Amino acid sequence: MVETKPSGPGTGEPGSARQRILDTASRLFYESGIQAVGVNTLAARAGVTKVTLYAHFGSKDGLVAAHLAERDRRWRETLERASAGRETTEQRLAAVFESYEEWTVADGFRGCGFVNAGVELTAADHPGREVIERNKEGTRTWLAEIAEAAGCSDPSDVAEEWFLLLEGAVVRATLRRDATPLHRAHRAALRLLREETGG
Amino acid sequence: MVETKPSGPGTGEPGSARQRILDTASRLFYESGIQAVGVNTLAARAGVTKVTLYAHFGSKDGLVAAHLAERDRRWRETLERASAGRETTEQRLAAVFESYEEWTVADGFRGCGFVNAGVELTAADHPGREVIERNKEGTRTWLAEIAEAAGCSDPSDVAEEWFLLLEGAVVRATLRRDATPLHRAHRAALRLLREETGG
DNA sequence: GACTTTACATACCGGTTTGTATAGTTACAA
DNA sequence: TTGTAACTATACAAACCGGTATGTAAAGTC
Repeated sequence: MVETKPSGPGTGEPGSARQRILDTASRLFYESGIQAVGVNTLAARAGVTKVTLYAHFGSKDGLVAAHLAERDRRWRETLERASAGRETTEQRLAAVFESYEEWTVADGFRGCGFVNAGVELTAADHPGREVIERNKEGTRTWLAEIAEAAGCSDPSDVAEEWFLLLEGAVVRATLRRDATPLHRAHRAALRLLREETGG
Repeated sequence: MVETKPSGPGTGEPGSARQRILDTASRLFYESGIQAVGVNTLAARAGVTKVTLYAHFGSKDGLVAAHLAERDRRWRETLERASAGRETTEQRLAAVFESYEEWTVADGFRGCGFVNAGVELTAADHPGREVIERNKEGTRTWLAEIAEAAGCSDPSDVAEEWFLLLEGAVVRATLRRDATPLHRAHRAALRLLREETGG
C-alpha cells in the first residue's frame, strides 16, 4: 500500500496551494496527457512556484500518484451519488451506465483517465499503477455487489461481463463522440442479466 | 486520406533501412510508448543515422503514422489468416476471439497499440489519428460481415456489441494478465448472438 | 566518366525536461 | 519579539528533445 495521504506542508483545504496544484493537474493531465505537461507549465497554471509543488509532492511521479488517488476518490463519490434512491437491481445498474454515459458525452471527454495513465506510465513500479489497479478493482466490486443482490449464480462473472461492456464502451466513445456506445452496452448488459436470472 | 505509401527513398525491402526503422519503431513504440522513445534512441537501435530516418519519414509524426499503418496492415493479415477455413458463423467469430486471446496472453502484451497511440497523440490533426480510426473501422466491418452472414436483423448493432466486449477485454487483460477476459467476452458474445438469431 | 541515390558520421541548433539551491516575503502564534 | 511554516522569486544544472547542416563513401545508371 502506497502513501496517498498528504505528505507535504499544508492541510489541503479548498483554495490552498496543494488543492490548486491537484485541480490543475487533474485538468491538464487529462486534457493533454501526463507526459505532455511539464512541471513548469503545471506550476505556472496553478499559480504556484515549482518549489512549492516539489515541497508538497516530492516529484512529478508523486504528484501523478496523488492526482490519480484524488480522481479515484471523486469517481467513487460519483457512483455513490448516482445510486442514491435506486433500489431494484436494474435501477442500480442503470445508475452506473447513466453515470458513464453522462461522462462520455460531456465536453472534453478523452477516455478513462486511469486507462490513459496506465498507457503512459510504462514503468512497472510507478506509484500511480497501484492507484489505477485500486480504481478498477473498486468499480468491479461495485458491479459485483449489484450482481449479487440480483441473485446471480456467479455474481463476479456477470459483473466482469458488465465491466467488459463498460470499458469497451468508453474506448469506443473516445472515437465516436455520442451516447450510442453506452446505450448499446447498457442494453447488452440488461440482456445478459435477464438471461442469467431467468427473467 | 493521408499518404501512407513509402514517401522517402528506398523501396522498403526486408532488411532495408526503411524496414529496419519501422520494425524498431513497432517494438519500441509499443513497449515504451511513443512519447517516451526519442528519435535518437530509435535511430540508434535501428542501426541507422537520424538523417536517414528523417530522409524516409520527414518527421517523428510521419514515422508514427507510417508505423501505425504498418501495424494496421499486419492486424488485417492476422484476422484473415485466422479465419482461413472457418465456415460457420460461430467458427468465424471464434477465430476473431481466439486471435485476440493469443495476443493478450503473449509476452509483452501492453494493450491495443492503436488505442494507446490515441491516448498519446492528443493533437486532433496528428497524421496517425486517421490510421487509428481506419483500423477500428476495419475491425468493426469485419465483425459486421460475420453478423450479417449469421442473418442478424441488425448486423451492425450486434457487431458493435461484440466490439465493445473485445475492446473491453483488451483493456481488462492489460491489468489481469490471463485469458479470462477474452474467454468471458467470447462466451458473452455467443450468448448475445444466439439470443439474436433465436438459437 | 558524370551523375544520382542511399546511406553514412559528426556536430550543432534552440528549446524543454525534471529537479535543486538560495534568498526573500508574509502571516500567525507563543 | 522572536520563531516558524508556507509560500514566492529567480537562477541554475544536466540531460534530453526534435530537427538540421555539412560533408563523405559506396553503390547503381545513363
